Amino acid sequence: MTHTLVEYDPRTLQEKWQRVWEELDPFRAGEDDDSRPRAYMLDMFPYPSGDLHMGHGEAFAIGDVVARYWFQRGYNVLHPIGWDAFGLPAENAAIKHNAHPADWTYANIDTQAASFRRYGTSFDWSRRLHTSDPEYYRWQQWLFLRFYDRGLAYRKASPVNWCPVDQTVLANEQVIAGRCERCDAEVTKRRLTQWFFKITEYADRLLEDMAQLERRWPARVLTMQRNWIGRSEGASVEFVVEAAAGLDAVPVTVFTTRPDTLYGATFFVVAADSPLADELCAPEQRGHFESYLEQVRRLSDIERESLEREKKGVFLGRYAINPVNGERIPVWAADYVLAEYGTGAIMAVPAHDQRDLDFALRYGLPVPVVVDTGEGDPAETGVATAGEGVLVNSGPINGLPKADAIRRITGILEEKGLGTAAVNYRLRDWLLSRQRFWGCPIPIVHCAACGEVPVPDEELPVPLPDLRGRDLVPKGVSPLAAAAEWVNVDCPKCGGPAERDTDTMDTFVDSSWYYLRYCSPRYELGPFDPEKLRRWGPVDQYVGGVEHAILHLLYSRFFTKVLYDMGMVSFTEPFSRLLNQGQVIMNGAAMSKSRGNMVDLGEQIDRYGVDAVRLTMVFASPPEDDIDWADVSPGGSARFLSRVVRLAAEVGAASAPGGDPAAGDVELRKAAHRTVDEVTRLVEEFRFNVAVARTMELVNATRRAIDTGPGPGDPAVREAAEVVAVVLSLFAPYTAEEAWERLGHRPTVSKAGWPAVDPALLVRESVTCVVQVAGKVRDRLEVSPESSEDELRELALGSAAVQRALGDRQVRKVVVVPPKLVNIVPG
RNA sequence: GGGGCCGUAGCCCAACGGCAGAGGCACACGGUUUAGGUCCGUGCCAGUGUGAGUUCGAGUCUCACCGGCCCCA
Repeated sequence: MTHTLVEYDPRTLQEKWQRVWEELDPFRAGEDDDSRPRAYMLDMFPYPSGDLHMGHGEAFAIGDVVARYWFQRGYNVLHPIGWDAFGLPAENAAIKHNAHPADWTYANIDTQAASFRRYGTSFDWSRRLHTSDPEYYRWQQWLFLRFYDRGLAYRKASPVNWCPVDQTVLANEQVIAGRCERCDAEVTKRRLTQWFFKITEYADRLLEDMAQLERRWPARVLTMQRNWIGRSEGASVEFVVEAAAGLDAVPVTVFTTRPDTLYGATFFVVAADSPLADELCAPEQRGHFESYLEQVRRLSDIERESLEREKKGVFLGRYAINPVNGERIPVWAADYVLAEYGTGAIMAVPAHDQRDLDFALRYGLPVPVVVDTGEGDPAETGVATAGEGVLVNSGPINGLPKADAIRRITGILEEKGLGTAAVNYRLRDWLLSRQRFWGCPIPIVHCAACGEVPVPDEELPVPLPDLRGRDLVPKGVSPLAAAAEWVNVDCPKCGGPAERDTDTMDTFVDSSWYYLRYCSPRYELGPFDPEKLRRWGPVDQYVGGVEHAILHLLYSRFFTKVLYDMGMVSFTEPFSRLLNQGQVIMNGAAMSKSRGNMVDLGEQIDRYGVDAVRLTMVFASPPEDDIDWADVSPGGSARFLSRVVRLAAEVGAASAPGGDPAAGDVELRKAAHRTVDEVTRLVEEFRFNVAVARTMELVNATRRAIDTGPGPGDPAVREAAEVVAVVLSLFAPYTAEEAWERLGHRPTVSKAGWPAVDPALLVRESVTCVVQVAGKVRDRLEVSPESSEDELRELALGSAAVQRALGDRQVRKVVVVPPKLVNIVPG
């Protein structure tokens, strides 16, 4: 046999075809004169932490299938790559090795870029960008200033998570059970003046525009975003805290979703760490309050909001007046109300809110019922009743059901000027300052005379100073503050002495607009060329992990809307479609060094070859499911690919391109055309695992045709082999290229074009009709696909097997589904 | 506590409400081969987590329960 003549050596193939692809550069996006329809495929760009890992392997294999399919379908495809290159790990590495964060970052980027090239991803390398390049962050600073101009970037004092060991603020996600995720120190709260983006101003549009994404984004991502934004309707109500012992009366507005329960408010709670608590505290309670506050600062928000934890608080020695009935209710400071949520103060209605009830029972506060829901008394059961019911003990709204009561009481509050209908959001403004070095500097100068002064556009970028090693050790303020030469500047406005803002931006800012920059990555007149963006935007297909379901995707949507309002982009949603791939796990658990179950992508590639690894990634399961690497078989994929090359070699040796397939074996032709038809649909539905299975079937059928059918020289065999090569170019580009060459074609198979389907070859001349009696299969008939209902009924009733099964029973009903099925229902 | 997703052979996964099996892994056997971690072929195994319901017909639709995962509390 000839098969021993073909050695499948992935390493040789990879080296051979990488050189050819470098030469041909087949995936460069077309220029302005390109008349093909355009398509924009984007993978979430990687963070350069060492080399690519298994997760990258899966995500980029999936994205590449989509991009390569579009190439084959004749689209002008934009499929760029870049790096999310700022971030803390580089800074830590720089401190450890007494180096510059850029050293570590760009070395890793080079490593990953080389790995991507080996992985055969169909990128347009000419558009590569790194967010840490001054050419990139220059325009980020420019965008920041436009946000600033519009009042969407502002500074305010706010309590933030503070790690006393690392001496820096932490994002909420970096606080695990009250401890720093990196050094395990207990995280405290600190009040700092920080920069924010006013994303809350866009809360409603972020919600409303999700209508555009329905059925195009995974439903769970949309749900998560809705929950995160957390819109709730209710009322703002003004309570007045009475004057006391040398302290003035203070009006305090609270938000409530249940204004109908106002008559049931028996105490008033302010967040312990809010300035309001400090302001309200009566002198005689000061000592208790301060020691309590110290405890509260140790808790994370997640712990504070938890229902399970016992709620604690301290009386502030003041009373608030309930505006609807004039009752005096005590004011407490507590930890279960968050300073940043709403106004940081609530009216507590213990009978109808579980958290308020827990608190009331702990401190012996009254629990009057104002909504009769027919359930037990919360004061006795310990269970708050939040459901539907009729109002009681509530003056003018007595007897009304909940919804009517809410409307009525809101109207009364508005008439009397005590409150108003209001909407509240769980979403908070985006805290973007970081006391870190390796990020985009905030282009603001602080002048004693002029205050905040934006750096003039023509002076951008504000570059990072050259700090390295020990300069970067955390000291409680941004490392930039120690760079005196950099910090001290003349005020752009008055020319007097001034200082640069020393914080850098959250790296989520970097990733909020990179997809726009790809359209014109070298543009020097703005963040992007509006003409190019009009041509390419928005992203047609975005691929990445579900871990970015909220933050990155929400921030990017926010940026797009702001830029839309500025007239800079013409669309309001950046990513028309989203696919979340699953994770690659090992033995049922996420890979981690501590578990010792890491699988290295490079090692897998060394052992099985790029194509076998890529094929395994897409064949293992539907893209959104996790892949347990212990369950799959890259070795099996490699064997399949070697069979493909051998098949192509045999066919290439027996015939040359350009024959007439119509002269070939018709059964194989039908199989090939059916395969293309099905694979087309499957790829468009992201059902890559099934598409690969169909391709395997065709390979098997072609093998049989060679060995026991019309032989390798048959034109249908060639046609099938060519279909296999083109289809496989989506999944296993090296093998496909080699097969294409062995079939006698010039490179590159990636531009061969998607095979056309001949509809005549999809028609079957006979189909199997299943005949059931009472739902059980009793006979099978070979019939024409055009058989009529009557014909099939006659045929079925005439079947000997059917008659046997029927016995002497009468036929009550015959269900016919032409041409596949007849079900005879006996009486 | 609320919401959502998922349970099909030893394993990963297919199956417009219509014959439960496409593909692969593993295993066994036969053939090819000097050899086999090659190739070709054959075989093997579940009645779809459990229990009801709708239907001529349910893996698929409905409800409850069990188990697992995710999000929000």
